[in-house]
Amino acid sequence: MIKYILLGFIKYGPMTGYEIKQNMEHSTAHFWHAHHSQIYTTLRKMEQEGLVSSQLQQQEGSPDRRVYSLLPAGRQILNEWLEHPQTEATPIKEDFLVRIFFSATRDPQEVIAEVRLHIKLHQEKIIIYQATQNHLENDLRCKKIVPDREIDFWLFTLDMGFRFEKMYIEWLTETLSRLQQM
Amino acid sequence: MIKYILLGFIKYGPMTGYEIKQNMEHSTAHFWHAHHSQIYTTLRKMEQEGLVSSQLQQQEGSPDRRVYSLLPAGRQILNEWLEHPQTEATPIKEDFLVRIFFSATRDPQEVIAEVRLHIKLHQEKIIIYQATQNHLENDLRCKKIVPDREIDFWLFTLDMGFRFEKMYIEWLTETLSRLQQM
DNA sequence: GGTCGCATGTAAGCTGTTACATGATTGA
DNA sequence: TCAATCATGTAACAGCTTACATGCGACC
Repeated sequence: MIKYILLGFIKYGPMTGYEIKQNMEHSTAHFWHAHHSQIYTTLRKMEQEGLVSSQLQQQEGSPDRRVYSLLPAGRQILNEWLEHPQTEATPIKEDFLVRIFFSATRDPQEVIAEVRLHIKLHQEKIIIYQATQNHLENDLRCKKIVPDREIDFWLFTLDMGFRFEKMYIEWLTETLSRLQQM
Repeated sequence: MIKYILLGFIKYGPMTGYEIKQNMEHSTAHFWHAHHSQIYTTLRKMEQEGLVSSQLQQQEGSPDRRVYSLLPAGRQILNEWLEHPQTEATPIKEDFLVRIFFSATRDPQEVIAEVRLHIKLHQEKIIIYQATQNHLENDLRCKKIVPDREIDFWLFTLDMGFRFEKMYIEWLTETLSRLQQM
């Protein structure tokens, strides 16, 4: 999956691993994240596979930049991936639910405190997503850096981010009141 | 994480890897899944670490069963893990959103078809969760196999499963209509 | 003087997936 | 006869995290 994300970004134009990481933090963070170590190693592997090419750019004062460009083979496997629809729902892995699942024998007050903490954590996510939305709608769209249609699709995914956090907070709030009644 | 899930199940009573896998499919599947290969290898590793012990049970006709029991060290690290609250929201990795994010240049009809397919996939999830709910409320709770309080907590996580799928379908439906208007 | 941003990388280890492998019994 | 269920395992790989490592310039 990380491979297609990297190809997807480089398709917008030649890019360094560092820039991809920055872009991900301001666009895909609500549904996908990666450490810089994984991005750099995967880009190198993709270069060996002939999907992308790179060239070093020297800079005064700053460290050198390795700029990656999309090669035909890379464009092709990205397009092939997009053309074949995903036929199964993505399985969920939600650590917090594992904890709740096994929390029947815990101190009820500690469980309640943890649920309260997570309400706060998910409220903070919404604040972050609002900043992302502003950035997409005001900075990127107005400056015409990225085509409008791209931003529309990015906003679709952000919409899901908001809905997810809203749903999560509702569930936490309901669970909190049930725990208090027990 | 898989380690704590295995310990959590074995805490209910001695269990084989096969049984843990079955239990997971009827209880944690909506927020965590694991392949049998990972379960078996992790159980073996945990035995070497002194967290669980196992004994082979011979059976006529059927293959031998390796039954795992919780050791004090295993109970302790499970309790320690539960006592330390999770202080960050679980990051999401949602393949389908990656596809939507990079779908601006795809054939709109193919994107629409894929969104429709996912509405169906998530509706099917709800049907499965309803069967799980019946199993918990009617079979398990009435037969008094598992303490009522445990089932309450399991139902909390299942409630999240329903809410997630409902939210997902609402988002897909909204996205579908926006795509059709474009 | 300290931290932040720029910019890249390696290495070790853990987690997770896919495929291969066996073999008896039960029921359609 | 065919598939499913019971029951366990190994091996190869792919994916991901954490820590280590460098070094300049700008700003407070």
